[in-house]
Amino acid sequence: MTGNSTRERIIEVADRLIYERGYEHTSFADIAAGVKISRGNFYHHFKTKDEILDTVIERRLMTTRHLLDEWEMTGETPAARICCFVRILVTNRTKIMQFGCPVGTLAGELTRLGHRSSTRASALFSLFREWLCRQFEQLGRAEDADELAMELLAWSQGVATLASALRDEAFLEREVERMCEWVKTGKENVPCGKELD
Amino acid sequence: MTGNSTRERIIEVADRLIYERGYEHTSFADIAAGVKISRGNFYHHFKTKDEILDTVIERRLMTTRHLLDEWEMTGETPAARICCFVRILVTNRTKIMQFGCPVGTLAGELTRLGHRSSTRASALFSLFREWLCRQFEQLGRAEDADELAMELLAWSQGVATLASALRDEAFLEREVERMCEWVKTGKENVPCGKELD
DNA sequence: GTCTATAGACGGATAGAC
DNA sequence: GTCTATCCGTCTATAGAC
Repeated sequence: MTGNSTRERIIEVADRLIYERGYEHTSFADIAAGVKISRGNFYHHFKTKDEILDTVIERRLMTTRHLLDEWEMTGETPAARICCFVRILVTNRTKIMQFGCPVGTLAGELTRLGHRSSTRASALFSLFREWLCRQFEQLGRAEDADELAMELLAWSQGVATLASALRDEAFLEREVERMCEWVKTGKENVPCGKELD
Repeated sequence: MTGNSTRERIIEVADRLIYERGYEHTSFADIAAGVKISRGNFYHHFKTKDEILDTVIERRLMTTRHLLDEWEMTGETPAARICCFVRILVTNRTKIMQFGCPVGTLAGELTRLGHRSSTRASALFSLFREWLCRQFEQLGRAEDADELAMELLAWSQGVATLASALRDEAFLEREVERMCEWVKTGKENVPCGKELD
């Protein structure tokens, strides 16, 4: 089906452009040019810009679920699985250095604009949160698993933001190592260690 | 001088709107309407949109320097001064919950768009970084003061992003407490304590 | 008369929607 | 392909201070 594959290509290009430029800064013309179709043809598949946004978000939710399932299967221990999550910062570092974290930037933009779909975009965070929560539970931290999940989410978000803004890729790589250490051994680099109390 | 005060009012409104809506999504018409002047009058004070962006960034740099000087004087210990920084998350929580961190969102937007002024916007981060670095040095951590400064910056950025996206103000307040604890006592909530090794 | 602050119309470009 | 709205930026016109 040509129609279906055209629709798929539209979503793919829109997904990429929304990540790279932000939702408001991505125009129909940009997407149409990326897919190499006319704008008229475009409206045959999507009536409004918001409709594309919703489709892109649902697509991201789906691919994220698949990704989490994959990590669930490949990681042998809970700690190893959590490290799979942490390491996407390194895996996607080229784009993250340029455009930040795709989850954080979209959720941030839509929340700030008070957009109707902001909660759906934030559901991407919840997906990671719940998955991480389960991993921490299996790590023997059932009591504060959700707190730990939120801490790691925030940590990785901050690292992506700062590494991108200050163009410091070494910082990103160093922090990924620290996060993995934190998960595995619990060792922490604290400003004023207990031994100094 | 009426002219000067009009210019000042333009910068103030532009500063607020750029924070609340983002740079690209803030139009001259919006700013002019906020100041209650005509668009023609506007161009008498600022020739281009980038010119007003630069002015807003320089203004933020200046007010940030003053803020840091204030904390330098009011905080009695290095740890107390660092906590002044951490607590702006709570002080400005209403706006942060709606629009995120003003430093991170602007630097992120400009970096992503490859804007000419992105480095100037990121200089705001550097201002905090260098100030925090000095505080950690005074805390007796001269060796890794800059690393600690970056860690705390990233931490606070991540908390702002996540609290805003998930509309979780309790998380923001809880993390602020944890950050202050971290600075003061070095105690950490780790997923797998050393004692389990 | 000159300078400055203000206002408002105009144009080219581009946006989303049909 | 067309339509309308809005964007940025430039233009000219007016009002008052000196």
